[in-house]
Amino acid sequence: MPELPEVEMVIRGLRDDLVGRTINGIAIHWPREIWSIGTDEFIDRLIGQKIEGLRRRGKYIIFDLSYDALLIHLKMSGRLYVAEPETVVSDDRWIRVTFQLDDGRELRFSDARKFGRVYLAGSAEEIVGKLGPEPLDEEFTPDKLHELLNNRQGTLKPLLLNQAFLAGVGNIYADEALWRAKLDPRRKVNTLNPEEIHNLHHAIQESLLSGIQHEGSTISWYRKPDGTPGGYQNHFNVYDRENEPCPRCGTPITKIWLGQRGTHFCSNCQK
DNA sequence: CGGACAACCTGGCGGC
DNA sequence: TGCCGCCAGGTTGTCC
Repeated sequence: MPELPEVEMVIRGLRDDLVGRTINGIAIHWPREIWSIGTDEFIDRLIGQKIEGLRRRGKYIIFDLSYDALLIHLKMSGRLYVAEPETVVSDDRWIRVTFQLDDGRELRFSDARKFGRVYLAGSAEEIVGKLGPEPLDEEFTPDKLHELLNNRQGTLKPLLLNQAFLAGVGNIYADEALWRAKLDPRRKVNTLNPEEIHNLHHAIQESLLSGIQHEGSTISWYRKPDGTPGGYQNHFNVYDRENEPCPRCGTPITKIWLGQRGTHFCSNCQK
């Protein structure tokens, strides 16, 4: 579910409620979502720490705490929201971890498919250290993308999904970026010329920024912390639009399997 | 290094 | 209405 734009919307929606709060208690309802340390140590270390900051790295949510870093990966179906303890919402059906806050409210982590991961580490780098660059950072320039591609072989779209190559792009935004760049997802990366790389760089940034502008894509699971859906699914050019007309040329969108992921593109204008 | 595939899970939807 | 199979915004480990 959540890619960079969706995770970005989650942290924006939670920041005011969480920064400055202290974690007073934790309830773990599905222990297998706690990674990196055991559940007993997780609870012991976490209680009493203050949330100093909230940020995103790739698709990870990072809570900077008094002494440690708490990280959450939403994977396919994770949701985070703050609620009064007595309040019941439909997502509560899939709560895996509850964090009690010092203002009496609680942060709930709901995750129907149980793929989500919660980490506690001395430093966030222990968990996110191997991620590739942030595609919306100033340091991610067309030249930087060129340099990254120089040392690579392989197929274009699977490489965009590789988080060690570039952090935050997932299946939706990879398909959308390749459509904007007019590039065939099956292209071998060592056949891209400088102009195509430049277009790709621009297309990745535009797709992600457009996703954020429309508050993320809601197909099934993703919701903002306030419970409302995003709107970018109404602006897809190719993703989830098999057989519908390409917005650029009218050719029906093709769906294929590439790297075990459904892949949508226009066979006429993506070369 | 890259590609293929299974595993981790549950829910929703289309088809019969 | 049921039941069945398929599909899903992600990662990771294993094998070739």
